[in-house]
Amino acid sequence: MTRDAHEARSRTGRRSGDSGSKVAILAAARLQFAEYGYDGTTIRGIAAAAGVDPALVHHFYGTKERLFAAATELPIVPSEAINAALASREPGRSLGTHLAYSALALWERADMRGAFQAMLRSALTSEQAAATLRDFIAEAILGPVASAAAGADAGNAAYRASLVATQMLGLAVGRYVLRFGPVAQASKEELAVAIGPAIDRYLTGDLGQAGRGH
Amino acid sequence: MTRDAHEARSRTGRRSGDSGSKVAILAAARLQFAEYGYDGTTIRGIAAAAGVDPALVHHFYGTKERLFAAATELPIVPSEAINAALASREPGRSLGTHLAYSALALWERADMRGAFQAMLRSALTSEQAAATLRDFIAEAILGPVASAAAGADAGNAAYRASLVATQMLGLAVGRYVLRFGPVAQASKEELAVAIGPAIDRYLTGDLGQAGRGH
DNA sequence: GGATTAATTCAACATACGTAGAATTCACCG
DNA sequence: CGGTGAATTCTACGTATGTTGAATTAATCC
Repeated sequence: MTRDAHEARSRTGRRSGDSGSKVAILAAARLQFAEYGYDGTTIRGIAAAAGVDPALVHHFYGTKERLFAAATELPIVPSEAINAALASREPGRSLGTHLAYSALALWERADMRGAFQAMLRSALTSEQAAATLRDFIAEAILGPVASAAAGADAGNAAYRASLVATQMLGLAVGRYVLRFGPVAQASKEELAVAIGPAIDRYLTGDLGQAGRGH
Repeated sequence: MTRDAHEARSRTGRRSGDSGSKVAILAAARLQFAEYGYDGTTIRGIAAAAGVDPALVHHFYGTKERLFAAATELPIVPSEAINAALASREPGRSLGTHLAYSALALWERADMRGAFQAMLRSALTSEQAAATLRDFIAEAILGPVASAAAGADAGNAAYRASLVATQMLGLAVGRYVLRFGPVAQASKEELAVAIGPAIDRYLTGDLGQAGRGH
């Protein structure tokens, strides 16, 4: 009927070729969850960033929670990565320093950074995300700790691990979330040698005479 | 007109006596900001907890941002508290240990805990709150660091301070926000002696040969 | 090439939120 | 004891959110 313009350009319907929308949505979700946390991220915002209708997000990923789960799914198995890292330690470098460096390197891998930051930022508002982070930390840190402190102070392994976790966590929050100056700008190597010894002490050192020995 | 029940109980209007609503609202706000962060907290939720109409919250505190500012206003001046803490150090106790203990004690003061946790949890979703936290940390930590490392390594004061901040921050997040086991249950004294030496090292120790001297 | 399936958008619903304005009741000052 | 101001609630507006269902178009299979 030549209504309006003579080329009606149907807006709806499937597009020609491979649009890559599903991947684009997941990428946008990673970015936004990392930047704004779970609550601060909106499906509409993700859809807009991916150049797509909000309903399509639903079509692919169902609910927002499932999208979050997909976005924070790590491309590696933490314990394997840690073990691989431990195996590659150069002689002359302490365990703590190596651990700190490996963690920093891991966090900055392009395919990890988004998922990791999303998890970190969301853990602080969503109890569900917090539980996931707790498990992740337990898996990632308790292993090395147990192997390092085995025999020496096995009864305190969990305590030692949690101390290591505070330092690593503080580093991550300070560097990536709060981004305060020097720590955000320093190189991985610089931070590793600065923090490593503290971690070594948590792993195997003397934790004070407060009488926590079993 | 004896419509319905014979006692119409005007719901609106001022109540008799001192209701304490204003204080109740602020207390509820502190609790909820601490528990859910800025975005996760709703004015309606605060009003419900305070047993009050949402509009009353507005009447007293204006906008949500102003309520947040009121709720996170610390009852002390950080730098003064730190200075007071520094002055009370017993001989035989390291600066780092004393600092860690003082911070823990400060965080657990009833009148601080709410405001502090609200700030901490909100800083991770709201950039505005993050900026406030950065300033707070700078004020609270840079002072002691500067005085401790004065002369010895003055050029690196900011770097050293930020390292201290990562450890303190990680401790706070692990203990109060994520609440993972051992660190959440340990006593202040226990944590102080465990973490103190690490902080001492950040303050005045050797940070590695990565060549950051000016 | 017709039927089926997947991709895509539109329009809409049901909630929830922050906020504003008007109305009502009490306290207090003269 | 009359009037001014503060406290309190009700109703409502505008907007944003997660989610759903129907409609439309392209790809794919037989």
